Amino acid sequence: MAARYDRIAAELRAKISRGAHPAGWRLPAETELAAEYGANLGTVRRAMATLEAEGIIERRHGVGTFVKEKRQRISRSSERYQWEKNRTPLSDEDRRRTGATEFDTGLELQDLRFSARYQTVSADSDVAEAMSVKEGTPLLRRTYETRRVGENAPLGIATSYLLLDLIEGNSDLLDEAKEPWPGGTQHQLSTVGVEIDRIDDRVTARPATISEATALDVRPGEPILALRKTSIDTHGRVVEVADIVWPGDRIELHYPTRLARWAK
Amino acid sequence: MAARYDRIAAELRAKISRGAHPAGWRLPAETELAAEYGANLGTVRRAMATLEAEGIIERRHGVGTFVKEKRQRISRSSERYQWEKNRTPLSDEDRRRTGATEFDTGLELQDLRFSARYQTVSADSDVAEAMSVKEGTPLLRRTYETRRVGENAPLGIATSYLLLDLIEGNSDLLDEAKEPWPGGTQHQLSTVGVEIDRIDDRVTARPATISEATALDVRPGEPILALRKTSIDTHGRVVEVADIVWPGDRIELHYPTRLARWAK
DNA sequence: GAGTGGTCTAGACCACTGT
DNA sequence: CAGTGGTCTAGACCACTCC
Repeated sequence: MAARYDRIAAELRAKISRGAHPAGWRLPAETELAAEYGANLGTVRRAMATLEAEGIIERRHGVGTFVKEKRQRISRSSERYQWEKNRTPLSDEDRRRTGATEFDTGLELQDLRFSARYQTVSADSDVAEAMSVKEGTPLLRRTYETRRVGENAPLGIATSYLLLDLIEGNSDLLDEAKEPWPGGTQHQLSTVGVEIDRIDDRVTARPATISEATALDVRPGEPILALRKTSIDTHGRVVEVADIVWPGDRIELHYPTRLARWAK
Repeated sequence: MAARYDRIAAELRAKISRGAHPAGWRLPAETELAAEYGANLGTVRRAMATLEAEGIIERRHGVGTFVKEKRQRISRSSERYQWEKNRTPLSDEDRRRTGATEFDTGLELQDLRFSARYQTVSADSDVAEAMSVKEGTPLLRRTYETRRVGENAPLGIATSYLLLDLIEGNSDLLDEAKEPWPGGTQHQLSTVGVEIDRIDDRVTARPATISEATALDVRPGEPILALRKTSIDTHGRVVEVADIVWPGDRIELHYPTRLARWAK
């Protein structure tokens, strides 16, 4: 026997998915729904909480409850890596014209704002293992936030780690005021003679932690798409590890794979 | 001012992440926690619901509440695509020995059980668009569930669509009793002369729908990792579209990218 | 100020699990 | 059967938004 709040949720879910209520439509007040279903307010509120967790409705304090508009997903393609590499030999001016995020479909450079923060830290066990260095090794930690113009919450947050002793040959690389750096990390590393050979992406989904929920302006527990990006140079060294997180409903990661042809 | 349930949740979260309580440790009963914090039972329960959504604790009806053990993630690499292609010319016996999921790290063939269900359907608008065919085009829909031996809930569920008029040259391809097919879909398609040239993966994260929650044995709203896989043959035709879903905490998708070397 | 969703309490009873 | 989490009610009051 399904719980009462499940039946209320199911009924509303069915109405919405059947298209009876378009996106943006305002639902009756919770007290009205309670009267309508002959249920207690708390029971109705629990049903609403379920639908909200499913991403079907949006509750706005003091305003009302609405059928949620589908947010447009940004697409991010792994082809950006080769594209970025191809641009490292270009002039500063050429590199300045477009960024990697603009390369991915959907957005233009002027629609986006970046912010960067640099800190020197020592490697914790997780990053140390990913970079094959000893725990405590000095690193440069760089935190990037990407925002759409007019939006308060960032689209995504990237945390990148570089080996400090690899990059100290170029003091510009330690200066966050030089961001956004035309040509991105691959160009930054090329200034100290590093050529990236391979980039390893590992993608997971998990509930937002409290701090992610705060930073990305989503509810705790809401699905997060997390990418651990590991860059390996032509000498087989791990030269960058980056963790990137997005609210699950804002991103699509695109990975094309070309296969070798059959021998004739 | 943080809500009371937020403070209770924060306190417990801190204790757990500080390592004061190991994985598997049983928390005090909710009534005890209520007394301890001087709060109402409902308030404590709300705090627990938050921690449960974050994946930190697990509540078992009639038993108690426990610090959640981290589930081991299965890794699935895009290298499986080329690996599978390389095996299409091999003998039936050779192909039978290992499957693509065994290729990915972590599991052995004997630890896994597959089940398949075939149905002929007509293309809905979403799949029709993905395959560049008209809505209503006849398709073979194949649903696969992968289970670890001894586990009830599937690891993941795959729904694959093939163009019926492409495969009807080989009636074995319409027979679900032939599953698991040694060599997988790429070999199946090779029997009707199709060579895959390119596979496009699109990865998203989203809350589990009600039906996914039931099928995968997770809570509604829990993070799901979803993959839309599109296979394109050497003539540029979309020959397979597959949707694969996993509980977010069970899978890691691995995508290596090799970059072209700089010209000397 | 009216109306909305958000928090919290107090208490009853149900449903599941292990002994 | 004891002890746990799950459901539901009734009602008070708060916090936010908009007019």
